[in-house]
Amino acid sequence: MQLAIRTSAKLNINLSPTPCISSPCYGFLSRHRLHVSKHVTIPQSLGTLLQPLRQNPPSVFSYALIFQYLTAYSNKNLLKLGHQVHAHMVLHGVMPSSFTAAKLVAMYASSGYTQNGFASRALDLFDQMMLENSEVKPNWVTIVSILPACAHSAALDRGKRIHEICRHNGLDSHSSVQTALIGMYAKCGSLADAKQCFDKISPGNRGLVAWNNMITAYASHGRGRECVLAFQDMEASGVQPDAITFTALLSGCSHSGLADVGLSYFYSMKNQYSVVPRLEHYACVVDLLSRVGQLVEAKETIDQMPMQPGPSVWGALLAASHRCRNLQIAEIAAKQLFVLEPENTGNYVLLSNMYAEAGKWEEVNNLRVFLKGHGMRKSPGCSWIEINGNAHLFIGGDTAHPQAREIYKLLEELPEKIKTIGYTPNTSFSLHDISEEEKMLSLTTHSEKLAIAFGILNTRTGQVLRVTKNLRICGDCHTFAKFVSDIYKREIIVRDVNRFHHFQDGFCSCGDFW
DNA sequence: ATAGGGTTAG
Repeated sequence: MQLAIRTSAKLNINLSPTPCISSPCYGFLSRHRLHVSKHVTIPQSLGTLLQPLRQNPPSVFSYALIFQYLTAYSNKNLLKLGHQVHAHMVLHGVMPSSFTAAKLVAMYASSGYTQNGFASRALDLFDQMMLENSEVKPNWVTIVSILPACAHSAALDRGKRIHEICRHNGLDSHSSVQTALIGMYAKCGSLADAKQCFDKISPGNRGLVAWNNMITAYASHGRGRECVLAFQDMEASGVQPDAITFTALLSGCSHSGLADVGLSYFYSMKNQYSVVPRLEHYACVVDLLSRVGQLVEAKETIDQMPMQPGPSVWGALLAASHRCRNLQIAEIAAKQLFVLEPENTGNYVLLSNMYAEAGKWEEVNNLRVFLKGHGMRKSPGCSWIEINGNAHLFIGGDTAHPQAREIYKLLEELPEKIKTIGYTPNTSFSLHDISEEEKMLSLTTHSEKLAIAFGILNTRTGQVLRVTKNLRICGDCHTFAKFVSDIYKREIIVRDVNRFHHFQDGFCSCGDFW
C-alpha cells in the first residue's frame, strides 16, 4: 500500500510549557471504543488505511502503519483517532512490538505539545513499554520522539532516566540522540548537562541542529556571551547558520542585554550569511531596540518590513511598550493584536495591566467588561516543581495539595522574614478590582510562590529548586525568589514561558530586565 | 516486512 505521507505537515513547537501529570494510560484508553466516522473527518486514503483493522485479529503491522500516518499528519483531530486506534489495539490484545512502540510514542509525542496532557501520555506510554514488556526495546527514533515531551513538561528526572536507558541500550552514541538530549537538558533547566551532551558529540558530527540546540540553550538561559561564542565556533567549524540559528542568537542577545551585538547580527544576517530575515527575526529586533529605549525606531522597523507583520511582531511591540511604559504605542500594537488573535487573552491582560499602572481605571474596566461579554477568562497561571520524579502542580490560591497547610504556613512567615532584608510586596502585579488586602492575599499565593515554598519544604539544603510556570513570572514573585535564594542559600531556577531565571544569592541571571 | 530526524520570537 502506498502511503501519502506528508512530511511537511510538521507541528510548530511552542516553548510554552505544560505540566506532566501522570495518568494510567491503558485504563483511560480501555474505556474508549473505535468510532471513527463519528468524531473526525479523515482523508480518503486514511479510510483505506483503517480497513485492515477489520481483519480478525488485525496485525501489528496494520497498527504501525496507521500510527505512522497519524504522526505525519499530527493534528489534534487525528490524534483523537490515534487514541481510538490505540484503544482498539489494546482491546484486541495486540502487544506492541519495538516498531509499533516507536510509532506510538512518536504519535503521542509529536502531537503532544499543543494540548495539555498529551506529552504526559506519551511519557507514560514510554514508561509502561519499558517496564511491562522487556521485548520492546527503544530505538533511536523512540528516544528522539520522547525527549521533546520531557523537555516540554520540564521533567528533568524522567529525562535523566531516559538518558540512562540510552546508555543501557547503546543509543547514547547516536548523534541524533545526543542532539535531542541537549534540548531536553536545556529545557529542563540543566544547562551544564546540556553542555556536557554537546561536548560529547565528536566535533565532526556536530550538525546544524546540535549547534542550534546549544545556541538556543544559552539563549533561553540568558547567557548571551556564550551564545555569541558558540555562534562563532559554529562558523569556524564550517556549519552554515540557518534562520533558526539567528532566531536563537538574536533572542540570546536580547535576553542578556547585548542589544548592539544582536542588532549588528540582524543587519549582517542577510548580506553576510544569506539568511533572509523572517517574522520571528523582526520580533527579536523589536525586542532588541526596546532594550536600548528605541521604541519609536521599533515601530518604524515594523512599518518598513517587507512582509505583513504578524501577531508575533505586534506581540513583541506590545511587550516592548510595556517594558518602556509607552501606552500610546501599546495601544497601536494591541489594536492589531485584537484583530489578529482575538482569542489570546494575554494581550488584553497586558494592556489592562498597563492601564492600571497608569491609573486609567476606566479603560481597565472597559477591557474587563469586554472580556466578560465575550466569555473570555484570563488563562490561569500554574507552576510545577519536580521532586523525586514527581511533578507537583500548583494553581494560584490552590489549597488542594496534601501539604497545603505547611506551604501556607511557610508563605505566611516568609514575607516577614525577607522584609528584614529589604523585600516589599508589590501589589501592582496583581490587578484585579479588589481591595489592597485581598490583592495581598492573592499575591502571596501565586502559583510560583506555592511551588517554591513546597520545594523548600521538601528538599535538602543546597539542593537546586527547578520551577516551571506556564506564563511569564510575576514581578513580585521574581523579587520574592531573589530574597528566598539569598536567605536559604538556594539556587532557584525558574523557567517561564519566555526564558529561564537563575536566582542565586539574591540576584537573578536576567538582571531584572526581562 | 515496515525504517521514521532533534532545533524556532514576545
